[in-house]
Amino acid sequence: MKIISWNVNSVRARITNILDYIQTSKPDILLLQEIKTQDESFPYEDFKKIGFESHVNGQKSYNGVAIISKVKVANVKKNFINDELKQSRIIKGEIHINKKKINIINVYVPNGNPIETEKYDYKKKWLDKFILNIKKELDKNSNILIAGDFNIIPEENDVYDFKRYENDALGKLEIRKKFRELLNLGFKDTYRFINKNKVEYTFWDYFAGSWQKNYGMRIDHFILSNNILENIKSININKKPRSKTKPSDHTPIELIIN
DNA sequence: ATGGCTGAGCTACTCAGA
Repeated sequence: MKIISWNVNSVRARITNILDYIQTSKPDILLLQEIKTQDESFPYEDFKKIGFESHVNGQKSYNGVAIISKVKVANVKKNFINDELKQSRIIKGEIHINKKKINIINVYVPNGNPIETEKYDYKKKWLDKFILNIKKELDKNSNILIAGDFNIIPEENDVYDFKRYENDALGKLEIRKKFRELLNLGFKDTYRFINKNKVEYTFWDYFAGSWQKNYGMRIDHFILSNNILENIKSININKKPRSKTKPSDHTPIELIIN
């Protein structure tokens, strides 16, 4: 089974790129973030035509997440945490891989910049609630796959110039510690688990030629609970979509799990 | 080294992103 996570930066502005990408990359499940549209204007039909059902937690203009799937997704929930700002940042569902029931949690973690504002506090509180609820979730089902845009640079080699991000909401130690706290519940950052020292990114700014200069960062992640690690076949950051015309600023990360 | 891109909503310009 191929599961892909991609922050598309607007599903409607990107629909052609997304459909082209599905044709070549052939996911079974596509987890989207920043769809930037409410449920009623989501392009359900475009995905239905090519055999995918869509589960959407949308929001006007900002945020929004969706699960696009060829396989049946059960028990879809949009209220995994109580979001104080009522932003649409999580969608959860259940799938089966072999005989394991796996909870899939698709997240778009708040950015948190600038750090001296309430936006940073919102990110910290959001992560605290998320970690607490994941802890509770583990008591019910220990097969958990969390994927999405975490807006967290896990380690210094996950960004082109760490010095520029050590006081940023994506790179601050306080935030990276929360990421470690999540992993310490019994998860692995799958990309780093498979690739011990490889330097690759999932995001490049639109401006200042960041893509051309490879000024990027690795902030999109697959976080898998320890007892499904044995099911991993491969994980790959696919840079192609970032090189296309009208690209998202993020590129997809692709997991094959059996 | 910040916001020089980009998108949404709306129709001039702000907000948000990371």
